[in-house]
Amino acid sequence: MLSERRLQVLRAIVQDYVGTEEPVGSKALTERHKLGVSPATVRNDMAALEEEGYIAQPHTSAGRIPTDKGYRLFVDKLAGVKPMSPPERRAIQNFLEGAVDLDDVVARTVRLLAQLTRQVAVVQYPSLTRSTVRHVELLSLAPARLMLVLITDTGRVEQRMVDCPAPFGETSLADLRARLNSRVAGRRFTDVPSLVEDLPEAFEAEDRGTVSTVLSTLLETLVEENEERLMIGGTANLTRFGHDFPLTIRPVLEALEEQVVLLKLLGEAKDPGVTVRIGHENAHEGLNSTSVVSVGYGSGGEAVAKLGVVGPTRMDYPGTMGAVRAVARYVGQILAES
Amino acid sequence: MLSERRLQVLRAIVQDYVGTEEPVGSKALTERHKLGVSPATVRNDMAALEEEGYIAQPHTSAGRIPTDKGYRLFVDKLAGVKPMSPPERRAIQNFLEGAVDLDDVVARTVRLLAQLTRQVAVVQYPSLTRSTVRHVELLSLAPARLMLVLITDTGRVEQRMVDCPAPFGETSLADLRARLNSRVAGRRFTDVPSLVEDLPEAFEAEDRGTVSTVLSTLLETLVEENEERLMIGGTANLTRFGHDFPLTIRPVLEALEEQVVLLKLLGEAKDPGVTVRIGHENAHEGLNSTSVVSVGYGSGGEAVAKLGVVGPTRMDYPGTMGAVRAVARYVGQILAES
DNA sequence: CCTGGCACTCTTCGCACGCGAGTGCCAGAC
DNA sequence: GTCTGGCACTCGCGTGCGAAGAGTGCCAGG
Repeated sequence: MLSERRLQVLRAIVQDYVGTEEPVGSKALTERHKLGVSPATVRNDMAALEEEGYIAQPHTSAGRIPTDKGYRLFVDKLAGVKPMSPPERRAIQNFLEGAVDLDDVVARTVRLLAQLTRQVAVVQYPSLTRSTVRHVELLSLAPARLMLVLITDTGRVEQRMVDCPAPFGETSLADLRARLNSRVAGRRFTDVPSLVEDLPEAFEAEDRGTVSTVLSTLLETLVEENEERLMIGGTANLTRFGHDFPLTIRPVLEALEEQVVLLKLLGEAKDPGVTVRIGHENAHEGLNSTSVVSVGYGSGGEAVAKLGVVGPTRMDYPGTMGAVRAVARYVGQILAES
Repeated sequence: MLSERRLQVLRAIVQDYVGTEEPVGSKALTERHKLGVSPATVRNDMAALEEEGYIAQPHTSAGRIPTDKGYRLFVDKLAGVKPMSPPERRAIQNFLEGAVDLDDVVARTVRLLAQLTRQVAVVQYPSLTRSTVRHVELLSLAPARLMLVLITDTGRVEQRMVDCPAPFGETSLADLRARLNSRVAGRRFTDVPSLVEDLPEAFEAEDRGTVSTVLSTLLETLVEENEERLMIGGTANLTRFGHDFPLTIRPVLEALEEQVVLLKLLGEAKDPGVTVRIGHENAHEGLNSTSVVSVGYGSGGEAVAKLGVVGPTRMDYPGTMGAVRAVARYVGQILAES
């Protein structure tokens, strides 16, 4: 077990390294932090910390830098979440309130996060599966061709073409539309399947095929989680990554383009609060030198999607976590209002 | 006026520089290209070309590199568009044909362009203004609240909330829906305003306010060009930019995030064929060291949107132009089919 | 008008050197 | 026991110099 002072030393190392981006030595540490002990003592502590794997030296005879394990300890035990200042909160709220539709909310959120954290921001569109149905619309485009439009409580709209096995009259269409909406409007997506399964029985034999087709298309749309979209911003902040630039940045850019990877990344974070994944804790190889700070957000009490930032492991964790948490909170509010 | 041989020399310089990424000298030129003259002669020609501003030397005694003006001459006079090979064409077609909806078409196009050109790809979503209306749908969400859904021939869907000045009955709603569609379905966006202006007159006085509101929302949606979206991909290719990395790449990343800038950039290219904007020809400062190759594409004969790539001025123009042109052509086909 | 030769300019690279930051360890003080 | 000050050692990094190489400009001759 590490003594209290050694933890202080680790904290000081993390803070200094994050600030200066340079390996930090024992002397500099005692000068910048009031540890009340001499450099020699700190050296001993550092040796112990290195032994335990919390810090490392990039080259022999250089200062120490924190390892992933060191950052982990820092995040878990040594640092809290730094709350946003009231003016910042107000700025966030004002900026988000100007949004006119869902796309705009997401776009603004991305910009905001990128600006606040000076890192790459990732915002997932509110997920379909956990939200509720506001309305289902059916349009007849051709005698045997329908368009199914699904509108969610978060303002998202999904549309699908439906090719009917047989022509479908306007009357039947209106009937189906009415029955469908009376059953599913306001219900959660997960409840929909059981609510509509007996619907074909209410129709004439000739229309049942079409009704079934429409229903299965609707259910497909509901479960189609891979359709989840996300928006990315602040990639220019990648240039602040470090000196050994091209090698570091390339895999990150590649990973960011793989939306699947990002979605998985966000999805893995199960914690209800702010989740931090540091360096090699990220499954994707290209992100091994980055940390991901993410959190769920939602219009009600429940989270319907995630947002977060991707940055170098050498980042200001308390500040970043505070910003991510605050933005998530306000986005949730905005979504609930609209 | 430049003699024929001097143009050949310029062409050789551009080709070599694009290939090697290094300033090219007179000796290397005569070795790699069969110019039939000695290095000394080439040196004289180079001096003349430099005098005219087509090439420059980065340092006093180093080889020459083309200037923006040099590339311009190369593109205009010295190089054609390199057509894609049949296998490449087939690959493009196959890849695009797998798309399931508009989003997917655009996403695939971006990936494809980025891969083919190894540069950053930008694809604009088919513009609303030039396409036609497939269907307009009105949904009643609350007594005095409607949702307007507009479906275009390119498969795009736009929705807007409408707050009515007075409650609007189901019967009136159905009436409005029917009248609206019979007038505008299949018509071009630009024709819609004149087609609906007298519509309120057909309704009872109490409903006219709502009808007008719906119509103006519809018209707003139609003209809202700034809502034009685009998709970007292949940013990882920015790492191939050059050695003087961080300085070059940062403004480019920033410019790419400003969708407005990109839209303006694409919009400026009026040429019906492939347009090339080289270095400082780009209005945006951050893109002064890049070239933009763009072209319009569309489902019918007419272009409804643009696509293109952004890369270093030192790029393979004939190949890039060929790829951009081919992709645009096939995307147009796919859109026409669906 | 083209060519070969020649002198000149600069950049780049390798190498040796010294400086400074940082470390590890040890003996002594509290 | 724990902390401290001192000391010798290791390296990375910046600097300066010299040689090499590439490329140029110019000139005289074919």
